[in-house]
Amino acid sequence: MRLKYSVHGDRMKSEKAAPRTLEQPFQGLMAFQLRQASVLVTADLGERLAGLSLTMTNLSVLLMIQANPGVTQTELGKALVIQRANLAPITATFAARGLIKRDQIDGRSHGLSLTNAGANLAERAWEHVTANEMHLLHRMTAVERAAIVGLLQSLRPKQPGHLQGSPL
Amino acid sequence: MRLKYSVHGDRMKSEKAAPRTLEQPFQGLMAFQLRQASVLVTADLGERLAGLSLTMTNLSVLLMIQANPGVTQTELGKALVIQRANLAPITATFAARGLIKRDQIDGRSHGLSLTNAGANLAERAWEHVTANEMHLLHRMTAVERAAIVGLLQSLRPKQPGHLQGSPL
DNA sequence: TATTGTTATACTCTATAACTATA
DNA sequence: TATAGTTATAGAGTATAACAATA
Repeated sequence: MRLKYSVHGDRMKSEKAAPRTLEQPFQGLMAFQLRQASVLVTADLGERLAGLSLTMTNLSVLLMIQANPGVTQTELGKALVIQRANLAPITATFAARGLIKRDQIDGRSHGLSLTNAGANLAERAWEHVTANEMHLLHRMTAVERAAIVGLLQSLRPKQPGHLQGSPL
Repeated sequence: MRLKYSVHGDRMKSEKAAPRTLEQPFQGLMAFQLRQASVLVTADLGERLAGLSLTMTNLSVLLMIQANPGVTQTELGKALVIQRANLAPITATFAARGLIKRDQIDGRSHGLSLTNAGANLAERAWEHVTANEMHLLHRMTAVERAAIVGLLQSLRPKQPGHLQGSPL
């Protein structure tokens, strides 16, 4: 059994009990809570997706192609705030895995769309996404969830191009 | 100078004038909103802190030392979910910058605390943190903010050691 | 034998620059 | 001259393994 507190003077060398409970000065900050919650959700979903050989960034690209067939990489990069240079290896891997096909638009750009295999994978991944939502958010009511989503959305700036990193 | 729209009317092939608005199939998901909001807050705060030569991970370490003088690196690592191995270069840099001092506890561990320079830097950094809160969250009322913080806190699992990454 | 701090290393994600081939 | 895609590379951040000194 572990003590929650320790008397400073007589710490027993033989017992490793009572590890100090540290102050966390940024506990009340929105930025901190946001990041903690994001890390938590991300870790859970990331584990689920690893079984499909997908990262969350990869999945966001896959789902965007599914929802916007014929999209180009440049368009994808702008929407997901991923550099063109970093998108290239992602789509190359998808193509190598037979998940997407590229249809020539003109001499330099292609329209991307899912193959059947890609659509199947997206469907299985989507089940993980919804499972993740259920698993992590079951403590909230639907109304609370909607309120938070709405409020978080209001944080986003109107002018694009300000975000860093990928959205999912 | 570049026009936002084409006055010359008809282009033959791909119109750059009307960039396609892409569907974003995960807009309504909590995981997505959380990550987007976190990235947004993180980017804003990161820019503010760069002027102090601090990353957010660095700052979380600095603030934890300030709030818990005499803390060891192992304790810090557990509280902030940072590997001991990754904490070493952070504290080494802090010591080299004269921000912290290390007092020998026993032959192998030191208690960390801020120097005056460290406390001054922490104070300036804290102003950036609160400025970041104000700047990004001014669209919410205090009541809404508190509600969100409380709800986000309820997401956190009771057993520790489950988180990945650093909290701020 | 376990713990503290450290070094070395690898892997992921992201940013920048530069190249190619088109337009 | 500008754009689409690509390649190469550098920088963070984080993970594991191993080591020396100490408990």
